[in-house]
Amino acid sequence: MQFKLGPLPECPCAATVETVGEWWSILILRDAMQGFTRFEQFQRSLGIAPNMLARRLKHLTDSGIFERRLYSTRPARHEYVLTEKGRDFFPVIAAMVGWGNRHFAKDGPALLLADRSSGRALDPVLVDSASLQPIDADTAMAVAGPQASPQMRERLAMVAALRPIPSSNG
Amino acid sequence: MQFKLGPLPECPCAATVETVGEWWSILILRDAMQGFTRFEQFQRSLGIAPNMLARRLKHLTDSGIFERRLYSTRPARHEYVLTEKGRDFFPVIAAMVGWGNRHFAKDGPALLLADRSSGRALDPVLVDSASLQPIDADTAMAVAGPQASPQMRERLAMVAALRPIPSSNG
DNA sequence: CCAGTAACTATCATTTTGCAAGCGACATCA
DNA sequence: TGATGTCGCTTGCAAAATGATAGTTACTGG
Repeated sequence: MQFKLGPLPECPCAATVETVGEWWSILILRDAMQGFTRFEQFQRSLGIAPNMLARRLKHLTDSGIFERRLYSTRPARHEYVLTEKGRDFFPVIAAMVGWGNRHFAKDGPALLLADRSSGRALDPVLVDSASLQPIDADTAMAVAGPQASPQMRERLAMVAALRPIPSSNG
Repeated sequence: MQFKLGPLPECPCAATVETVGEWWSILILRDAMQGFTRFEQFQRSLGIAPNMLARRLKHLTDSGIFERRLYSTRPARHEYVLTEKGRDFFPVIAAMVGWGNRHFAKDGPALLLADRSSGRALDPVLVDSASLQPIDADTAMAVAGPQASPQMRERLAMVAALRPIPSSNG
């Protein structure tokens, strides 16, 4: 599956995967969220080969997740600063941290999230912004949005038939 | 970066990426969350080559995300059912759907999440379970957990120096 | 017997990854 | 005036992963 930067898929999840769905991209973003901005910082932190890092940073920059900013003119040097779009990816990283801690950290986590000003540990959960009720696989479903294509609507009708709504006689 | 199913990295985010961080795995999980269970369903839905699908399903099954369950003995047939660990991955998918909709669906989303019983649209946000305050890149930080290794602690101390806490004279 | 379905496996070309080395532009030191 | 170091890459190439196509096994139903 190549990364074409062409028309993105209709499904928002597939569009996200197409943009950041490579092994290293997530880890680069994880480090960027912590304040890393420079080529050499990412390289040392991740142990990634420089050509791979250059490719990933270019892809993420072309995707509008990083802004390539000149920080020194005399030796021309650039740093990679997260855009608003890039910073907004944080919930995905945090959800991954939460899942990783719940399922892999049997003896307690090695890393967790905390509030930057109070230092209090944070327990990330995904909720609906209006009701503040947790969103999970059993209570949520995918439905067609206003811009859904006929194929998307057909597909969603098909998957709705797979899992009838509970407490209804279907 | 190969997927070894050996000792997972200490960082929960890296452990998550190592487990599900391949292009197709996320999309397979997306479909599984919607009720897909069979090889042929995934294959038709994704347009994935059968050998690739077999490899991914094997990896996800070995990782404890799917359970391979016999649903017919006479022609021996198996289906892939999400485990508790697999279903718990839903917030990551939902966070990706939210990010994709916010940044790629300019004319309105093609797909969104809704409550299965009420049908009301859901707006996924990541919050702290105790305070119910949103978690974002500016207000959250990574800190060492009880099981952090000395290297992890050193690294986190280093990144903390990169981004001094706001409203403090550093 | 023939067609069809489900879940694969085998083969092999293409694509991606990643190691090692080198490069260009400058800064710093002797 | 070199000599060395830093930073941000690029190039070349081998190894690994991906993915298209075809084939297999084991049945069911007519």
